[in-house]
Amino acid sequence: MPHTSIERPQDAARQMLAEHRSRQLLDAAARLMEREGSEAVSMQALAAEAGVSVGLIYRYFGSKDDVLLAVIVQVLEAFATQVPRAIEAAGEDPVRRLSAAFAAYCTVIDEHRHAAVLTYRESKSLDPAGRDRIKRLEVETSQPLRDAVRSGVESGLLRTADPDLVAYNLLLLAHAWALKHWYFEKTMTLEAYISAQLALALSAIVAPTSRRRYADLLSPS
Amino acid sequence: MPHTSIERPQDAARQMLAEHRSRQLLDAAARLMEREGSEAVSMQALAAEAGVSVGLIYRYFGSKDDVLLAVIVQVLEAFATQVPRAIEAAGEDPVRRLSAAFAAYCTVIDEHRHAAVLTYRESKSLDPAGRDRIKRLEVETSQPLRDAVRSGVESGLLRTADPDLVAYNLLLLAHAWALKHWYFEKTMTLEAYISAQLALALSAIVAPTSRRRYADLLSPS
DNA sequence: GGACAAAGAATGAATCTACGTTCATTGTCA
DNA sequence: TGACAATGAACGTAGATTCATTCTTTGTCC
Repeated sequence: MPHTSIERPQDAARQMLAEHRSRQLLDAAARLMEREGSEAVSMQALAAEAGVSVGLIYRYFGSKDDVLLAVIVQVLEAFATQVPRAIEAAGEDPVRRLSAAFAAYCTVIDEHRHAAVLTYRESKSLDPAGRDRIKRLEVETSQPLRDAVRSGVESGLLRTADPDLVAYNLLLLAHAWALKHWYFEKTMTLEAYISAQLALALSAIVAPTSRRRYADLLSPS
Repeated sequence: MPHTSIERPQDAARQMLAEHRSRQLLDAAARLMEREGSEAVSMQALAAEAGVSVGLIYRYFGSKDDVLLAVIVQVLEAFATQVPRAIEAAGEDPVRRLSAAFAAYCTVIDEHRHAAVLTYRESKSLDPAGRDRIKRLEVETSQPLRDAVRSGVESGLLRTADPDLVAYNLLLLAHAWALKHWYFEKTMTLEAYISAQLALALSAIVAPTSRRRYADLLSPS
């Protein structure tokens, strides 16, 4: 049926433009938040930062909510791609995989520090539907962490009463790097934060018999 | 010098009224946040909820910032009184004291769930001075937790490379009960949350030789 | 190839709305 | 009657949204 699915080249071009604009605007939002804080993102400021007119934003986003939602979703998508990749690269050992996953979480957070905080603003902006979407995505993107803990437990290397709680705590600690950056930055770099938190978390759950094997993770230099 | 400190009964009455109004308004703010979320607190809504006029608020608070600041300070003051009391009541054992402190933190958070979240809104509302004050207070009120961990370490019952990090993490986990209530409430009560988190945190730091002694804390029923 | 439409992209001043704040007025004791 | 408490309509402003207009690209016909 060639008629029902005509591939018009204009459409492709249009979609390309739409994607370009979208990226352009989200990048501008990120820069703005980085420089002036996340509450400084007004539509006029965003337009100025992106070098476009206010009206144009509304061609590509339905509302300010939509823009903020997209910023948050972008972060969550970064989790969805970066974390599995890091796990993959960490080899077979479940504990190493878990460690890599946590490190990846923290790194993504660090790269989107201000955007990450957006999630915690129970703003009027985000309508219930959008908020639910974010919550769902957040739970979904924490799945790798959960899986890693579970498989560590199954293999007998880890030992814990509540794997899901362990996983969620790690997620929280990654977020905390953004939320409490003013506190942690006084005494730690990102790398130090990652290894300190990891050492602490692992020492709660590494099985006694495997402690020697992970000595490097359990007592960071 | 009777002249420099005349005790006029009117002044006492006035101060009493001021305190009453202040409490009335902060209570209304709490109710409003509870019912409609913390972003629904406009001056007009607050006035309506408290059953007073908008103008009156400005007789007792300089600005909206002041009101929000007062709400937050109220929570921090609840920490400052409740936590030491709980520690006191827990006896001599450093680990029991630490546990009691954490439980108290969580309980206070639970009682002021929506107000607690306010701290995380890097709102334009709170000016830098107010924000600094909050940060300072927050660090101050976490001192008992730090002290408890430290004395646990000193007595040899606990073992950790970074007591301050342990203490701050516990504070974070208490906050998390408010921040991520939508997640935790699906599977836990406050009591379950407290003992699960405590079990996890303690199993990372209780010295091997003391594990049996705290078996009840380490594996909650 | 050049003139001429549409269609779509982009603009930005004007509009609309939601508050925070003020203050002229009214109420209430002592 | 004066001092203080309280009111709430009116004001000011920031910022989200709209839309009439202009610019640009694409397609069409001679």
